[in-house]
Amino acid sequence: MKCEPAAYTIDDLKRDGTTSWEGVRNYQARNFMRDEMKRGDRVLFYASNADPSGVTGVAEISREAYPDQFARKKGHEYYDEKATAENPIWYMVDIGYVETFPHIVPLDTLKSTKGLEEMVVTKKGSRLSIQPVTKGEFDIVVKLGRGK
DNA sequence: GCCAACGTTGGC
DNA sequence: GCCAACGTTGGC
Repeated sequence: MKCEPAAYTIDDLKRDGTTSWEGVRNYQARNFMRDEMKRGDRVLFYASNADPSGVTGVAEISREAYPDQFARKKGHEYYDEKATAENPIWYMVDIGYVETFPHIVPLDTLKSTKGLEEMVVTKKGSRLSIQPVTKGEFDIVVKLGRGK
């Protein structure tokens, strides 16, 4: 799951314990949240638009998808007039803190690490804010993050 | 700050 | 349903 450090960081998550992940307004990303994310699933927390960008830690799904109520708050930045109680359109999950890596795993490292060639985030133009990660990829990144 | 990539919108 | 215009993302 990607987030710009100006908005939220792994340190914020550590402080908060859990947080809701509202504001996803992309259908593909929404589908991943709504259809694929199960309670207890591990998540790589990725800092985008950072210096450098990369994976900063691990979170987990603490609550499965439920309607994003911010889509129905008029005037809110996440407001969507098409969202209704019957058809919320947008969904959110809650995530909980798991661990902070001692060092960020920069995108550069991901791109040059064996076994991550197919990882979505290393591919050109992959802007999705929520991307699937395989078990193998996850384990490799965690190993890198913990410093082997 | 630039700009490539790509998603969305809306005219037709 | 096509596709040009436009908006956003995010690496650099």
